[in-house]
Amino acid sequence: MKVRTRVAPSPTGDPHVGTAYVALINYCFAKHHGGDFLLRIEDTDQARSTRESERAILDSLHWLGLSWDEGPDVGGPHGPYRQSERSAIYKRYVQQLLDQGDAFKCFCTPERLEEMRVAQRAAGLPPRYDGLCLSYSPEEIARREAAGEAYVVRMKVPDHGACIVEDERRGKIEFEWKTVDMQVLMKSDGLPTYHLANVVDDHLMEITHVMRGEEWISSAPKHVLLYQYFGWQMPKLIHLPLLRNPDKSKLSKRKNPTGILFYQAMGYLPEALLNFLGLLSNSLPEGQDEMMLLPDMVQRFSLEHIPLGGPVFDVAKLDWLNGRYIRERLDPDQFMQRVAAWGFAPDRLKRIASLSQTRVERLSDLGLLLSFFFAGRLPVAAEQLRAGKMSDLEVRQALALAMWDLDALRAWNVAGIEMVLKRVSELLGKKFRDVARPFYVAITGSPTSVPLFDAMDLLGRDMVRERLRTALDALGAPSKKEQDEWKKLLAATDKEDEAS
RNA sequence: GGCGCCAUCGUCUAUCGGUUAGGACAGCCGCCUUUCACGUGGCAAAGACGGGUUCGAUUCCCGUUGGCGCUACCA
Repeated sequence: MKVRTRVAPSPTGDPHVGTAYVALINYCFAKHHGGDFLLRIEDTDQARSTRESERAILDSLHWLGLSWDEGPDVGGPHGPYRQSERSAIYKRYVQQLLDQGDAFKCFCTPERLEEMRVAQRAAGLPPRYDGLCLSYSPEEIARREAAGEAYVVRMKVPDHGACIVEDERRGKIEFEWKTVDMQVLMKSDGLPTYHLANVVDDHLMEITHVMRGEEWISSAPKHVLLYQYFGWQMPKLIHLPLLRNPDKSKLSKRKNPTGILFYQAMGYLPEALLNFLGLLSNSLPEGQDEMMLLPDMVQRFSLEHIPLGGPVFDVAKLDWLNGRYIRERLDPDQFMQRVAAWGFAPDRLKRIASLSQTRVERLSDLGLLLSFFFAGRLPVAAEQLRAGKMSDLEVRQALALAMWDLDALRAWNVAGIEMVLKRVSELLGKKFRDVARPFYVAITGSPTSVPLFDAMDLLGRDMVRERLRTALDALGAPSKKEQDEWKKLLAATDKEDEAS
């Protein structure tokens, strides 16, 4: 049987290096065995999924040099490859489960479920649906449905016995059924949850090996059970370790840059980044050169060499590798072209130039004025950040508030950025002009520069987050207590927004 | 709290019962060099702990500890 793997990102934010890591492993495994690698978009979360995010994810993976045999952009015989376009399919299978008696409608309110879980936790029990709606008669269910009560569909899960999950890398993993929750398969909006969609799609798309992050191990029993209910052959499961921050916690943008776009903006070469991820995804035999292109990685790939412990994303090693690519794999012409493509693409240059035109008297003023567009993290002078009309506390608050709000921003553009910063100044009860100053310093390195919102837009969300973080750290990162207090400020106005 | 995964230098890792526990990044010290960088030579650095199994455990088993994940009508 032909090996078929997939990567199934959820388009709910900026492209993440973890997605690239999982994609690379799936790609290498499939290609090593002469198989197919597909890309599927898991956009069943209507509230958070966006087309912009999807576009950015595909672009980023392509930028890294990854390609797929089937996917939303290239099509294929098992489409559509976007789950939001497969609703009819899931409905059919949910109905099958309902008809077979393997799933049931649940009318419980979120409040009741919440109470139930609180009680279970207090009693030291595993959180698990208590089966109230399972006791309803068909008439009762029909009555509620007719009355227009919202419901979800849950899968039935046995009360006794255990489930053995077979992981190709870790061996057998045992779960007692009583610790497995009766997962929601279909939400009240009629869309499936990950659990159902993923099983149905993997089967229909003839996926042979599911290689996904280890955060899925605990829900694997549900998937095993669904395959049983449907009578389908289970694909092989391989759970991949999660990339870590230097402090060993799961890699998160709160602590570290996680965006592929950040590494792009920092001037890492795609082949170096991919090579680096390859080093973390498959340990190579002793003495082998660690510099390798995608075809080498495919050729050398083996399941047994996928690490189990979560590797720290060690930027220092990435730096070394990237340096090697720059000086060993590029001749002067190629280097020049890379530099041009990185920071001097015509439309980027055009925008940058237009921002500066009224602010220079000689062209030679440009270098210092615009250098921050061609830099990574800026060395921030704490005195500069403090020099305005705001107190230290206010500056720190402003930076922290902006970071949080900027992360929550749907689309990264001038209007959104302006909205966030204006809101921060209102929250603090300060003139925008005074609030703006530390941002100029943090983002452009100087209190006077080209228009801030455009600069931030051009720099990108990841780079902005890093510079704000650098600035905030220079003044003292907020304590846990301060964070909680400051977040209340945001929450309070969020409620007002909803009310109005 | 419950359930699960993981555990070799600071970091990424090799070792598939017997090794002076190897390599790479970072660090430190030299060499090269008009500075720096590159390159190059070297140094330092690890089997979490406690029990077993075995002639012999880093390696196999159990426990402890620690890290991590999941615990949603998110994925």
